[in-house]
Amino acid sequence: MSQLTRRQQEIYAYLRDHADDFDHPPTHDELCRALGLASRGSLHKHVQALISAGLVEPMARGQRGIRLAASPVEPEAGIPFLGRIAAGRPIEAVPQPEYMQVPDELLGSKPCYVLQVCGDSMIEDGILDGDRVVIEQCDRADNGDIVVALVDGEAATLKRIEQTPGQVILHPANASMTAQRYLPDQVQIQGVLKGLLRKYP
Amino acid sequence: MSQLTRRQQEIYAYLRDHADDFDHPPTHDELCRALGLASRGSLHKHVQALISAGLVEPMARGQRGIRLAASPVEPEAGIPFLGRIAAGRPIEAVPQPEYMQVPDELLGSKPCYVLQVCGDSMIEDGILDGDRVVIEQCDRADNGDIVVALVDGEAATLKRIEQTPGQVILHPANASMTAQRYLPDQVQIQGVLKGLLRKYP
DNA sequence: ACACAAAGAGAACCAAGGGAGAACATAGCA
DNA sequence: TGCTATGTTCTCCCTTGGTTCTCTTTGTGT
Repeated sequence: MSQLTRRQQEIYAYLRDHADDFDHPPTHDELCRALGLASRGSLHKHVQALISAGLVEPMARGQRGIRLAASPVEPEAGIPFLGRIAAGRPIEAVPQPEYMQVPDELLGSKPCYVLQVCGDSMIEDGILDGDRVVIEQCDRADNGDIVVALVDGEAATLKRIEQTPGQVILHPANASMTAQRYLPDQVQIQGVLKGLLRKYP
Repeated sequence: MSQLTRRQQEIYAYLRDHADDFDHPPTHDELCRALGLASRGSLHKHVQALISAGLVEPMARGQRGIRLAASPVEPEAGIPFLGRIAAGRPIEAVPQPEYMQVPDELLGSKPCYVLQVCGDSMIEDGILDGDRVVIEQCDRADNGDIVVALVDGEAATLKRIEQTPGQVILHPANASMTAQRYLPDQVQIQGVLKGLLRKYP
């Protein structure tokens, strides 16, 4: 898991320990006063770091107040197995996530989850039907990364990404399929591939 | 590695014994104060010596705080990583096995070990150069299993096996290679493939 | 006495952490 | 429609911490 800086740890500890002192989730201003900060902007930077570490709930549109993430990541619990991903269908979620033990080396610095691959669209990159992939939550990627991308808000797919100013191309690794081109607005990156696990019978 | 000087041993002992006193890894300045030093530069020299002795984690880019090198995973907690296997060469053993954390699901019922694959001979089965494979120790296999086979007592290779009464065929999964045929006596099975781990950068 | 290694002080440099504050965006409200 | 509270983004700046020097002191072996 990513290393929090000292200040970030202090702020998280404060939120955790004083959650009950507030009858509503504290705003940036209130937190600033409590922590002795004079600038909302400074606090905001730290809160963003806590969000990307998965310790604080991301701000929903129009949401007020900073609240802790419902289920802080338990190191001992492992990585959540969320469901299956097939090219072009929404992620098929398992009703209640199981937690898997995954080698640390396969994890990124941000929170991660595991999906099971369904289909052969990445077979030429050695990703087979039934493999489990470790995905690091992330909303941007470098060209050439393999990503979980949500297209038009509903169809999730695992593909190699190529981003140009005008369009986003999702490349399968399967000669019988063709690359898909979209407008940047249509494609939302949900994570990048960090590791792969395969079980042989 | 070179012998530690007396002061270096003292500093290492201090780090080891007081690791729990700090909620963050101590900085050079903090350590200086704790050790009665007035200069970061002096301490830095000692810490560098400890790093090159492998007792302290090397500083990653931008990392802050001095932390002890992670103690290797205890044998009972992981699977030994024994070395690299390339088609047709003996297994290249690492001098001293590291132990890796491997998901239980990838293990068999018998003792297992991990090898790193070297080469593309199984690429069409989705086993790429650099992948790590989990091998269950075993001296026999079913036809179609992928096995670690020792040929003529020296050349180890990872291939799909086909056993007939008169001969043993080792099939690569690479169109540019051909299957190898041997007498049953020439081939000794050293384990069967149970799992695969791949790390993406 | 001399050479040498270990150890420390301190200065200088650079990158990352952290904070201040302005400016902007958006929601809720009078 | 403005006003206020709040979240967001930005730039500027200072501080902190790791690194690299040089110089000095001290202890030890020949």
